[in-house]
Amino acid sequence: MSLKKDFHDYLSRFVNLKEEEISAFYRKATIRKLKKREHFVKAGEHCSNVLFTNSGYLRFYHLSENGNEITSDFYFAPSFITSYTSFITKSQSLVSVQAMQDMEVLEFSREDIYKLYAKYSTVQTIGRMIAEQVAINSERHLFLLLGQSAETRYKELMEKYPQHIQSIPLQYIASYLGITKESLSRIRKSIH
Amino acid sequence: MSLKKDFHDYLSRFVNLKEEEISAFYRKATIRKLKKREHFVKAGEHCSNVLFTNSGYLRFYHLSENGNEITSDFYFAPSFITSYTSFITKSQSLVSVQAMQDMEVLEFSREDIYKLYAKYSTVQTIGRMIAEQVAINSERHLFLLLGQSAETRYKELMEKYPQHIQSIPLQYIASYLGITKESLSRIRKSIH
DNA sequence: TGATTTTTTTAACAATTGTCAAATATATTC
DNA sequence: GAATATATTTGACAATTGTTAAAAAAATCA
Repeated sequence: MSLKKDFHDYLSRFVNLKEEEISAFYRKATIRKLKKREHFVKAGEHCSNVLFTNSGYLRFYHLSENGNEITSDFYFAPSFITSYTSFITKSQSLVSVQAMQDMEVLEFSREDIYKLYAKYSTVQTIGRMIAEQVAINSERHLFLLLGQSAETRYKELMEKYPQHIQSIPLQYIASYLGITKESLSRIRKSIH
Repeated sequence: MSLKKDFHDYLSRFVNLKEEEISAFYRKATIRKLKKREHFVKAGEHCSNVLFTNSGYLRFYHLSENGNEITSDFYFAPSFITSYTSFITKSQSLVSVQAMQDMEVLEFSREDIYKLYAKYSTVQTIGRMIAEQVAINSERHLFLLLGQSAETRYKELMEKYPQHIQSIPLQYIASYLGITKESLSRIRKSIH
């Protein structure tokens, strides 16, 4: 339940940190609350912060050609979250990042993160490992989309993340799978 | 033209390395030749190495539900290349990685890479930055796929990477865009 | 160069998925 | 709990994309 403890435990998944390193990291945090549907980043803005959350999940989305919201990703707690490309390349964010539930988060600035990288090589190891996870996650999503029918994509998602899928409204899952909510609704019907 | 010099130049894009660090890195390399169509990794194998190439490009692909080859990515020189998820998680590779042209490459083992990370923080910085690039690249591909028509996807790809697209056979671009080569052929016709 | 292989195009038809509009169902808020 | 907002389902129809098979074009190799 404690953000600080969960933050500590999460970091420990990656490397063994000395007490000093964890404290130095935690000291850079600003504690902040996000309400359900509140945005952490909006498309077009410049995202220069990283969040850590220990509860709930966030949704990444952008607008399609036709003006529909396309959900491109979900991040479930515990996790670090940022609009990755914007944060790294200091460019405008293509995606909006929205809290799907009320949550309390830690927020870190890019400046502080890079200072920590320079000072503590273990923190940079965490940074590298998180980048690797983001890459792996995107690769998985690409794989899901390329080369299989919508029905197969849905079934595969259900098999791999049954508990997560339950908590996400169908409309968001649909666009994550590259189809409309109407199509997904029909697929679900035809399966049962 | 020299692999060693190109390797050096490429690393220098990321951080300033001391002569000692570059040499230590380069000393771990095995020089190897890949013939056109030769595989660096085949799906199902365990990929425990990283390549560096200074010429040509490689293709990542897997088989679809229907047994078609689906190209999920291209890597153009100069670049580091590996079956990322397999390399990081020590799992079977889902993708095959194939040289599209004759090329000479440097090959590094995972063991050596991690030793370098531990010994030289600048090398780990390179590792982090490459992971970040892979993540950004996948995000860009996901964006291309989600929320726009096949025609728009093709046009966007053409606008952004005209020179690359020229050199890639259409059939591979098609599956990268999530469509068949026949569909892409029709789209090209309708545009001109 | 000529022969062979690979790649791209074309056409007819089938299957999948999207669009629009309305009806239900489910959640949320006061 | 009633009222409001949000989410899901349904149906009719349209548009897009896939499939198959064959022809044409381009690239590769001996």
